[in-house]
This record gives sequence, C-alpha cells and structure tokens, in this order.
Amino acid sequence: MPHRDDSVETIQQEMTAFARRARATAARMHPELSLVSYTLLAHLDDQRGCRATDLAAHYFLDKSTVSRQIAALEKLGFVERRVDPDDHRVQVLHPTEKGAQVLANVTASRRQAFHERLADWDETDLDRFATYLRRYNAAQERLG
Amino acid sequence: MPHRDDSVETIQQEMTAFARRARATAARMHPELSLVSYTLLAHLDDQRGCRATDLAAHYFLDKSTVSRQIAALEKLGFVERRVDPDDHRVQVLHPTEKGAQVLANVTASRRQAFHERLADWDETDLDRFATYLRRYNAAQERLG
DNA sequence: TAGATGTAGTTGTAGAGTACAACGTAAGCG
DNA sequence: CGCTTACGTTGTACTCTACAACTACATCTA
Repeated sequence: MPHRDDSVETIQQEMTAFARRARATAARMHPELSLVSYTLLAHLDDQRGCRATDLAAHYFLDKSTVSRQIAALEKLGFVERRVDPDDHRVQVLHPTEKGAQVLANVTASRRQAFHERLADWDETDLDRFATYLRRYNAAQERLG
Repeated sequence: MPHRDDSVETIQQEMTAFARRARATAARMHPELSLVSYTLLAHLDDQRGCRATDLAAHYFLDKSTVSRQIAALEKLGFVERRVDPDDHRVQVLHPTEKGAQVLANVTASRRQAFHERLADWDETDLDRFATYLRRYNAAQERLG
C-alpha cells in the first residue's frame, strides 16, 4: 500500500490529465453539441426545466455566459423559453422536442464510449469508482 | 450493488462535472498560471526538457496552440529554448529557474487543495481511487 | 404609494484557448 | 541538386468565458 501522499499525488495528476483532454474529446465526438451546451441541455432535461440563474449557480458560470449559451441553443431550436406567469423577470427554460432528441443521441453515444472504456472492469470496481468520484466532487463543491 | 449501467452512468456524469469545473477552479486558484500553461510547464519539468511537437502529441493539442502557449511562457520568463545542435529545426524547451520556482509554488498549492478535499478519506480508499483513475485514463488514451 | 433596493437577464467588450491552413526553414535522401 | 518530410510560426476565425453596464421587473419600507 502506497503512502497517502503518493495516492493524492496520483489522483491530482490523473484528474488534471482528464480535465485537460475532456473538452477536445467531447468536441471531436460531438461537433453538434459542445461539452458546455450538452451539460446545460442535460441539466434542463434532468430538472424538467429551470432558470438561467439556476444553471449559472450550478455550473459556476457567469450569468452572461449562460445567457449566450442559451441563446445559441435556442437559435438551434434545442431550447424554448416560457415566461413565468408569476414573475415576469423569470424565463423557465425547457428542451424542445428536437433538443431532447439530439440530447438523447449524444447521451447514447457518450454512454457507449464510456462503456467501451470501462468494458473490462468488473462490477465491484465500477461501483467503487463511481462512489469515489461522487464523493470527490461533493467535497470539491463543499470546499470550492 | 447497483447495476453495471448505473455505475457507468454515474462515472460519466461525475467525470464530466469535474472537467466542466477544473479550468475555472484552476484559474481562480492560480491566476498566474492557467491549467494549460501549468500542465505544459509541469511536463517540461518532469521530462527535463522536451520539444514542442512532443507536447502537442502528448496533450492532443495543435502545434500552433503549443507554439503560442510556449511563446507566452517564454515572455513571462518561465521557459527557455535551446536549439538542438544536431538538428537546427528543433528547440528543446526547458523551465527557467523562475519557471521552476513558480511551478513549484503552484504545485504545492494544488497539492494542498487536493489534500484538503481528500482529508477524510482513509488510505485504502485513496489508494483504490488513484488506481482506478490511472486505469481509466490509460484506457482512454488507448481508445481515443 | 413613492423611492430604495434587489433579482433576472442581455449586451458591450475583452481576453484566453483552440484549430486549420499557409508558410518558412531545415534535414534527409534519391 | 531537387523532392519530400519534419518542426515551428503566423494569419485568421471561432468558442468560451468573465466583468461591467444596462433594462426590466419585483419587493420592501417609510
């Protein structure tokens, strides 16, 4: 068993390497929907609609960034805005039929890529890895 | 124990979430050295010098991107170029004294942040998590 | 109810990161 | 020598992003 410091060092290096590559990989795999757009659209789908402000808070993005991303998704016909009748400042965002369809395609293809990468892992390892990642990200959210 | 598919789904989501945040976090923590610059400089330090082409291949970056990144690092005085006496096309890149110093600072601070995030993990979990990440990244490199 | 304060979202601007294409220069090889 | 290949730079364009200024609406308070 390696010393605690060595493990932390490895985790740091590997997480960094992964992050460095994620965007390029995503762009190569899905030119029609960038990593950011995908994530935002997936969140809308998952939450059955939410506000731009919620997206910004959840992904640590500036509201202007979200505003432009949403505008782009709307232009592509992937997202629609419904003004909240109780508060006219608020726009509740939803994936359109078309947006949901594209999202489903990209999700399926991403899922397949992950399945390929993890094909030779046994269930115990998969389960543990998933748990560790969730735990790590939760800690990061908590600590900034 | 969850089904294989659920674990894969979680791994996908968490890895994506992590990637989405890594750049912004790095920028917040180290305005003086972006995630990309840091990674390149660290690779130079690790390899005790290498060529721009090697960096491009290793990080799946276009050679023009590397060229500009290195130019920026040179302007900051963090990297120096040594023309290979045997092949005048080649520039072997090295961190300068100053570059190595900054790198050491950022590395130390990153290491501390990771230690904080992982403070309440026991050694067995750390070791397993490190192993899983290494295995995952190796698979990704192999499969593209 | 009028004015202050707060919240949601957009737009102007600027900068980083990136890719692709075109180019210059230097080897390497027939 | 001239063809091809390898290394690197530069021009150009696009995406993502933040910050600041702004509009519009809502809510609170005196």
